Amino acid sequence: MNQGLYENIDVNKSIVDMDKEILNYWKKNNIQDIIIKSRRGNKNFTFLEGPPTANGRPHVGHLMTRTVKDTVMRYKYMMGYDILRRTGGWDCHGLPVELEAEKHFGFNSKKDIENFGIEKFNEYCRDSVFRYIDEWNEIDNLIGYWIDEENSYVTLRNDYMESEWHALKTLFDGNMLVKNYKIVPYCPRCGTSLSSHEVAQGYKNVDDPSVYVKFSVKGHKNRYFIAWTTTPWTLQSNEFLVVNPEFEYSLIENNGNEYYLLSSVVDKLFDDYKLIAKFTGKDLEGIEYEQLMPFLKAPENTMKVVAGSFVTQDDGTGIVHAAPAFGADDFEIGKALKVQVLNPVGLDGKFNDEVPWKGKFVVDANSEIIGYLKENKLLFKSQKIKHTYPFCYRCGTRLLYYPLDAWFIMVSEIRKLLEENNEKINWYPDYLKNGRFGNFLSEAKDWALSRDRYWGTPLPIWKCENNHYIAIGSKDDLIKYGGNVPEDLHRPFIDSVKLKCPECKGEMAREPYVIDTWFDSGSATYAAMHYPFNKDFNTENIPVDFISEAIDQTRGWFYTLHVISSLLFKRNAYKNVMSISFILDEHGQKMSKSKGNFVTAKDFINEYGADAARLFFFSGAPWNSKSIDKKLINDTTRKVFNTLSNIYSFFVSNANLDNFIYENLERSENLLDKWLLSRLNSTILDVKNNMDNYNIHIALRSIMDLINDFSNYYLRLSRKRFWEGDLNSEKKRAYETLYYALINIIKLIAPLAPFFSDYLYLKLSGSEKTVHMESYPKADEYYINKDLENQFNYAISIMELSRRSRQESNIKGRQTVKEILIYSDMNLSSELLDIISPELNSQKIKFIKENEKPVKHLIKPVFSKVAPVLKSKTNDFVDYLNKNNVYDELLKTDKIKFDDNEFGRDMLEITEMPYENYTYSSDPKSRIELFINKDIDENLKLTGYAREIIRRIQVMRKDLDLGYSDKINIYIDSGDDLSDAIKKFSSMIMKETLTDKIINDNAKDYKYWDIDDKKIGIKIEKIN
RNA sequence: GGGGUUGUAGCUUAGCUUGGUUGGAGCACCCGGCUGAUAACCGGGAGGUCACCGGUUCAAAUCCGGUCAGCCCCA
Repeated sequence: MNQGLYENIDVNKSIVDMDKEILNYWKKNNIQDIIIKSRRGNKNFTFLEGPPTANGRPHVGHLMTRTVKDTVMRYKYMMGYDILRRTGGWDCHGLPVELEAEKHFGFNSKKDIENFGIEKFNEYCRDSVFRYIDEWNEIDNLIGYWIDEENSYVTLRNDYMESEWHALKTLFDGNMLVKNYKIVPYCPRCGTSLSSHEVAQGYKNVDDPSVYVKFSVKGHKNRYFIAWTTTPWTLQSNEFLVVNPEFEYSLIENNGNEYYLLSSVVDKLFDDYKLIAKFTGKDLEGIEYEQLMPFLKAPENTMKVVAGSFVTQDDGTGIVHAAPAFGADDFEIGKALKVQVLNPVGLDGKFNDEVPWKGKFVVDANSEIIGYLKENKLLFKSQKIKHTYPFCYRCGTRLLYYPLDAWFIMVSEIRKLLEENNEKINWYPDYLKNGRFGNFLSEAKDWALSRDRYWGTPLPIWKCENNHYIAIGSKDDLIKYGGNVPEDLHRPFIDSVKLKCPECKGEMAREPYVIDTWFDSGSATYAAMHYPFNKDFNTENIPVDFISEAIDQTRGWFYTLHVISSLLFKRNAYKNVMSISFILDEHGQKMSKSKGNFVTAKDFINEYGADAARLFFFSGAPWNSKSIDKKLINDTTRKVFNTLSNIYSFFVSNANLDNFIYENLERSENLLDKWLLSRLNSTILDVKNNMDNYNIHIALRSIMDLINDFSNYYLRLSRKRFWEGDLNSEKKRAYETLYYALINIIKLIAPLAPFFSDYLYLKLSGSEKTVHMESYPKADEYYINKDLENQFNYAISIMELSRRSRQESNIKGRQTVKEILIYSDMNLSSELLDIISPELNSQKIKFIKENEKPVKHLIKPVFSKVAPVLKSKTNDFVDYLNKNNVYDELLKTDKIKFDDNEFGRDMLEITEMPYENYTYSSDPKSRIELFINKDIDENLKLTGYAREIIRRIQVMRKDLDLGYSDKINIYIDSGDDLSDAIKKFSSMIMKETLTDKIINDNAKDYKYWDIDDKKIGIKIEKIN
């Protein structure tokens, strides 16, 4: 507890400086360690860091995800949890890393790498992975990200890979990891397949041939199917034509030939034709045709029409040429019909000698192939088309969809389990669950795991000459099967490990692949803990409680974690997941290095400060993208930090004068105190609820609302309580309430603004620890009084109406008025009225009934309703209403009688006209009407002047930098009106301004002021 | 091409689940006021086809269908 006075703060201190001061304090005092130790053994909250690759620099987006994670963890700490697995993690393998290395060495092909040596190549990769790790760590440090960097998991470590091996062996043994011959996107230059997200990076717009080809129907001379393709080089491998069974096709006749094609495109291809018949796609199924080109021997059961729902109406003729060697859909058809694949193209992307265009790169053979078709009258039409096509995103080579041997994880077989497990996950935002993520699960594809590359976790599968396969699940397994354990499990060392086949005793060599790096990161749930070799960890700790990353991880890391956990443990990997959107530049543009609008994390923090950055990230839902908005950042900062600083500063300067030191919160009977405590506790309830549900941005908003009420209403209305009299119990209660509310707000906002909150906390509490050691505030329902909060809202409305009225009539707030009349459904307690009456500044405040309003009521008939009844007497009625006071009658009986008729309110239009000497304003929401009597008599006028004079003197005191308790003498030079005011209210003036004597003298250096166009000279003098 | 999401004032946004008086804030702008915690604050003004079209309904920013645009994911 504080021994002496509270320490003042410099309210103008920059938030960046404050950050630094606190950061040093934390470091110096090992605050992080102390907190972690203090929570050890408590109930658990498990976290998992998504591993970035540290070979790029951290940017604002990384800053944001880390902020979210840190805020959640700080909150959980304050809720008393022991947070498990709060370590960092680094993703180390993969093609992007190899790319950097190739670029560095100037390599162009796998051959270059192999000539150079895999060992040296991988060594470079290993080093380059951590190129920017210092900057990452620095950023984490700067934003106060309390993560355990020392124990970070690293996917390139033997332990980590060994766990993956164990998992892969489990899958292999369960027939879930299988070798398959499949169509994969393949770069003929790099000699490897690419993952789908790699492919997505390389789409380009290109001009390609667009050819319509005639397939001759068997047994019908001059009858053809017209098929369309943009890849003529695949035509010699055609084995099927595919139609959509749902669509309508036509058979037409033109120039003596007959053609089948989609009905809806007939008019596009033919000007003049005769319709012969119409069919559904289903009708066409099974029709056989002649092989288009005779170079490759047609396998059995091919050259016929089959059905496929993937055929669309958008391009072509609704008849798709299928070459199982070069298309995923095509391949599936071939596989379903168990036919042999026709593939005359080598791994280098060039034709072999089975076809006339041997040795040519496939795309370069297009024109030759089109020429052949023309010659043989198989071409219907040929043109060019612009479309997008994938290229290798690193070397620019056109990708081929190519059939290759690859190892697949049979994800499609557990789709149902994936969906069931997804049901158990809380998604933030929730629409991802059944949207982007759920949709992806429902059509989960088999995972092409193997990569024909160098820098990655080696696929732990060995094969002997007799095609027996085994999977290795640990280092021990290597020995068990007659091998040795290399010091480094990476290639090339692992490649030289030969095993002995348990079946035929032959020598086994490793399948030469590494695995997709996404399997690495997706294994973090267990591999980071070296499961199952580490006996201290078991799968009971899966799922983890919380993960959060950027939105692009929805089908990346979130997906691979989910798939792997479902495969291995049959359960979900995480319970709560928050997807975070992107930070855009100030113009709402996506940041990118090439555009030059890329903002690094470091620059951002240095400019705004960590806490300001943090609040900015929560200025809207984290899952909506937001633009960097300098004004918004500064505004939020000011609103929160400046206001709290000022509240603190107010407290300190007064408490120190009164020698007040907080001990505990005694029960206060003061209405303002009760209100603030009610507001505080309601807010705590609300904030906690939102924090528990990961609605951090909503929690922030309600804290900001509270801060606003605290400063603008509680403090403003309470000020007099702190300034008057000795430290009596009433004043003590005020201090206690102020202190209590302030320190609780600081705790509430601590997870969101850890630096600033600790800065104030340390000064306010005198503690030598940190706010982050504290328990998060718990609402005390005893203090919550919704009725009182409503009353205050009502009172606030009255204050606002009064201000509005004064403004409209040009009556200053400092001018006391004679009377304020308030008409409303609610009643203000006299206690509350006392509290706001200084703001209203009126001699008399009265709540009135409807018939007491200072208004004339003008009553007119609603002509559309009254005229049909009264007809020619309508105007007499108008006269009657004008000349008689019928309003009282209406109030009493709710109707007006006239000439044997009765008219209710619905037939009358009532307008209220305030009397000339009253202002009028109303608030439709609270349904309050407020009237101010504008008559200002001489006495009131003089009071007003007196107050104006007091205000000028106060300003002068401040300009002279006088202390709160310094006494002064005043010299005045003024005209009659103001002199009268000074005479009449001298005691008030003297009391308010701590004046001993008012001297009417000819002093020099007067400062002259204008009050209501009247001049007054004032000089003040400090008494020593 | 498919899926998802967003679209509210010049800017940042709340409200949409569960339809209901006149769509609520903040910033910036203009006018006025207050100020011994205040580089702060308060009041007022101006600023909205709630992206567009259609439907359901007594009533639509809100529900339904479609269109457009941005963004994301996938092909």
